[in-house]
Amino acid sequence: MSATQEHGSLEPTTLERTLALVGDRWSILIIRAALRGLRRFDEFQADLGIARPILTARLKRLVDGGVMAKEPYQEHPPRYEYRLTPAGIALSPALVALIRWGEHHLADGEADIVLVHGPCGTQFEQGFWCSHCATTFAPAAIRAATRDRTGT
Amino acid sequence: MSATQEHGSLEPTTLERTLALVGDRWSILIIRAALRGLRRFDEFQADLGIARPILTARLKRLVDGGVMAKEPYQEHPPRYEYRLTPAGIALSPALVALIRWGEHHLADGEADIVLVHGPCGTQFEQGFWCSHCATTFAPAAIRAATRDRTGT
DNA sequence: CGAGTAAGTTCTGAAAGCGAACCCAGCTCC
DNA sequence: GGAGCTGGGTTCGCTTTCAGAACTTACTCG
Repeated sequence: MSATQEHGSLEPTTLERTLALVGDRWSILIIRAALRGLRRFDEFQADLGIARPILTARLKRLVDGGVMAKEPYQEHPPRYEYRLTPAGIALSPALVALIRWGEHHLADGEADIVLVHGPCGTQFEQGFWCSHCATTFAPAAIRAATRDRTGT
Repeated sequence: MSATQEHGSLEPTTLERTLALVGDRWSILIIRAALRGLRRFDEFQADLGIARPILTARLKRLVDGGVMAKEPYQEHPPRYEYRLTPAGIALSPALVALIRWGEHHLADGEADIVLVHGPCGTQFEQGFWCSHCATTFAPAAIRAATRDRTGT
């Protein structure tokens, strides 16, 4: 978070800020673990094999960024748990996209976990939906429209 | 890429490998820049403000990972350009998901770039589509089914 | 009262990131 | 035909981050 928006370029980007929050090797994994139901410090630590100081730092950053919330789950020995906020849960499409990409382009056909539609158990598609055209479409049909300037 | 899958846990995960490839602050930005049309070393460097050695390393990793391809675009002074492979382009849903998340949860309503459906110019939805149920659904309906073991 | 558990912090050393400067090949201009 | 520019890097030294192990604190349990 030092000097990434000072290079005379067009973007103080939202994406950059997003990546500053979750764009490291652990944050995404922590979020996935949280989606899988993990809540407590030691659970994350044991499951991910992350170094404790790093976990502390990541959880704090995620909490500060509004992705997770730290809540006491008991008081007598004060203990806290970390849960995803709605904003954190809203990251799942990104998670899913990354997982699915890995399944397709990195896995050897033996993906560890496959994502399925809960109700029916079928593997699903991830797509873009245009409510105006009432159609789904592929990434190729996406255009980046700049709001305040013309970007390429 | 040292010892991340040795922690007795359930996953030598595809996601981890995906993140090892693109899970840093720059790779995703490089890919976005490439999607925006940038091709050459100096273009990436100037646009992103990334340190040159890091850019060299990232491009190499992306090329090794099959996300980008290095191709000569002229010979007399040998010059190369970096282009996304189909696998790289296939990362766009993930990019899009991250960008959109940032727009919703970080931006102050003044997102730098908004993504729209090319043909009609409308901002679109990103969703999950179950071809079995012929329906779209929210992240909450996603379940992770393990192929070879019971997860959680 | 000693062991155990949960959630961290502190300490140390290794690795990665960074900016600035340098390098080299070929071209271009004077 | 040499001086300097351009593209694509590499080298250097410094700073930040990561990683692992040990220590701490506060409470519970036997």
